[in-house]
Amino acid sequence: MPELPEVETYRRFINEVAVGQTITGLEVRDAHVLAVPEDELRVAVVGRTITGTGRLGKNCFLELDNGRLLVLHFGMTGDIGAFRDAPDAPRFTRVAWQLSDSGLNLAFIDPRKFGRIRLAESAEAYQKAKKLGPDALQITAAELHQKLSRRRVFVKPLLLDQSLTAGLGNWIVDEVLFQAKIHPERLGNSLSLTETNALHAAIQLVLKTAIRHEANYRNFPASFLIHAREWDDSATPGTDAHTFCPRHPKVKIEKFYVGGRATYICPRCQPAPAG
DNA sequence: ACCCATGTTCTTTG
DNA sequence: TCAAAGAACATGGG
Repeated sequence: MPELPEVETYRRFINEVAVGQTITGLEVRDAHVLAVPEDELRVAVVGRTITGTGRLGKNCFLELDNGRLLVLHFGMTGDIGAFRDAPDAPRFTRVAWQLSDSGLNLAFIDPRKFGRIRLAESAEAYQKAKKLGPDALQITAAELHQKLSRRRVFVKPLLLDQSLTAGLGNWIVDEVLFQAKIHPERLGNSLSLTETNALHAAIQLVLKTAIRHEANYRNFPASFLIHAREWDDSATPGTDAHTFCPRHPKVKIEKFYVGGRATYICPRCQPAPAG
């Protein structure tokens, strides 16, 4: 789940549940998700008050009252939750922070354990250290065109590259390319200014729509390609209506791999590059 | 039992 | 230096 819209949704949840409260305890159930030694993390956060939240791409920041940041990255299967008593902790809770006022614990949930918890001195320092580009909601059309036009690489892996712009993941890139009517194997430097502008508009549309629906895919507009992905079973059972293009009811969505990632397109909307 | 998976990072190969 | 492909990570779910 955790691409930019999910992480933004998690951030808002943390903002509701935890901001203004002091961290009174740290419970590490599985140190695998820690990118800093447990002792160091404990010293850094216990007794600190959470003063705010932030986000850059797929990274969520908890701002502490000493100016430092607790940074959460959710990997492929990470989630955030809250619980009152230990027996009620969500399944796959790996780390939990005890909050002072509400009696709640904030849970870092991650079945597959690709997520990571880190500390940073500032968002800027973290962005530099991790070589992250501008957030996908912040990048301008001109910036996007300039970055894409210098690369002779398929546009899909370029958009997935967090150093170009941060926050886009596999399904969002497919959705963006579908909305912009661009084939994922077009080369970055082959895109016209018009196409790059369409790409930029599609990024804004897809991200804002997803955030508005709190990343609940089933509620996305019928015009979205996401309903064609196999794991979306929102189509009527017993039919395969969801395997057709939203714009072309008779054209089947195609699945293939680009850069090793499952990729879905409408062959009518997104013509393959010549040659 | 086998295959697939929303992310990141490293290695290998050209 | 660049680009592409593959693997590794750890695990659940279909």
